[in-house]
Amino acid sequence: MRELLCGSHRFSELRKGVPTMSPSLLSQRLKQLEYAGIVERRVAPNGKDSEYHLSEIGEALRPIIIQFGEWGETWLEREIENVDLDPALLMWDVRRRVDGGETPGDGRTVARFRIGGVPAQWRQWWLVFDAGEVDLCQKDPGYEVDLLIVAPVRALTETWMGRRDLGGAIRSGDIDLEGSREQIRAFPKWFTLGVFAPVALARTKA
Amino acid sequence: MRELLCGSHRFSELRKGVPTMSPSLLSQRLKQLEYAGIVERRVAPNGKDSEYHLSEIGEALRPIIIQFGEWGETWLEREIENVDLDPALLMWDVRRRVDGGETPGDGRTVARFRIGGVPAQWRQWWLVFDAGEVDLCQKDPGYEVDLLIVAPVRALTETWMGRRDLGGAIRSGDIDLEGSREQIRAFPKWFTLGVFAPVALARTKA
DNA sequence: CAGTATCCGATGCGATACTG
DNA sequence: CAGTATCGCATCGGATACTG
Repeated sequence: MRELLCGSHRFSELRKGVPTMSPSLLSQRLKQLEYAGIVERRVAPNGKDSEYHLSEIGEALRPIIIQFGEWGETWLEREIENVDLDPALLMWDVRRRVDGGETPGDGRTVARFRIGGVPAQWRQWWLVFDAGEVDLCQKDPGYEVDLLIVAPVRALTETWMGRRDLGGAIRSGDIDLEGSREQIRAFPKWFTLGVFAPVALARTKA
Repeated sequence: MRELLCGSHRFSELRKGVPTMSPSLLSQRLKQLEYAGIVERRVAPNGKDSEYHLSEIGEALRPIIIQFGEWGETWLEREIENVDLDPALLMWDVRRRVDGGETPGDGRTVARFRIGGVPAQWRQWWLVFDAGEVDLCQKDPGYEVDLLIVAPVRALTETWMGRRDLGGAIRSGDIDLEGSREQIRAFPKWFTLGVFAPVALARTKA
């Protein structure tokens, strides 16, 4: 449900958002939610696959689920464990929430992430902003890179979740930015943080 | 949590509210909630047992849980199955929510319920209002009865839950009242319905 | 890619009995 | 009454393989 609320609608998208869930279980859950009237299955634009959307009933749960998340972020001060640090999950959320309208110039912008402290296969990521679209790749798409972001998983995750301040992380060098002054200046604009980051930041300030 | 929110604090009270839960599981859950900081264990007035209360963190969940209940009552139009009809559970909730301030006169008021369609042992209940206290018994407490309520479990449950109108149920004879005019008139005052009855009633009217 | 089918170990939890 | 201890089944769900 969280994935549906956040704007994922295809089976594969939902899987990426909950990578530890087996496809059978996901399929089963979608059927249960559909049976309960919370999820609607629609025919995808390609005419053969399915898209999953929240029904009116499901949408009515949105404010409740959000409040529940805010409750957790406000009151439950759980440390982020090492096992929770998952660069793929993080980048998938980044891709989804990033604000493509805030990149400099009109054309394409390419941001390359180098994430420290993770196996080689999860180290590199490219975020390609083009014509309002945002694409996430693990292979070099071949375009010229406008901004390089180098950071350890923990720093990047904690920042994304609002457990620490973005400006502070950059100033301390935990998050290193390489690119034109304009691109560096734009980064905090398009790097919108996670959904509950405002709540977490408000708490640390208080 | 629902039970704690509704004002049950003793182990035995919690059990009555969730009768199918084994005592071991309840005990385990209370410990988990205590560990999570949601429940606080206090020493009971008798100095030896425990009382369970929601902490500030747990209280912060109250509006969310209530909204969730309202969501269910508003959107999920589940029929009440026969297996859901549980007179003990119903009367336990009645006892908890009943408004002792609305009984006629200053002294004791005794209401006797005869519930139809249930095994003999669950058929009779006495509700004793005295000095602001409300007591629920399954054995005749011996006092003179001021009001007799006769109704099938289903009618009483559906009315309590707001699935049908109390006035209508009385007028149709599904709920039969016997007692002085004053006592009969007072019944709908103190027989406050279940927590989500207002939501259910609002829906049927719309 | 969009799922379905099968396997099987983990755990959740009800039933029951027991203790102070 | 206020819990604890033990048992055993059911289901939950991850891993893996398979299909169109």
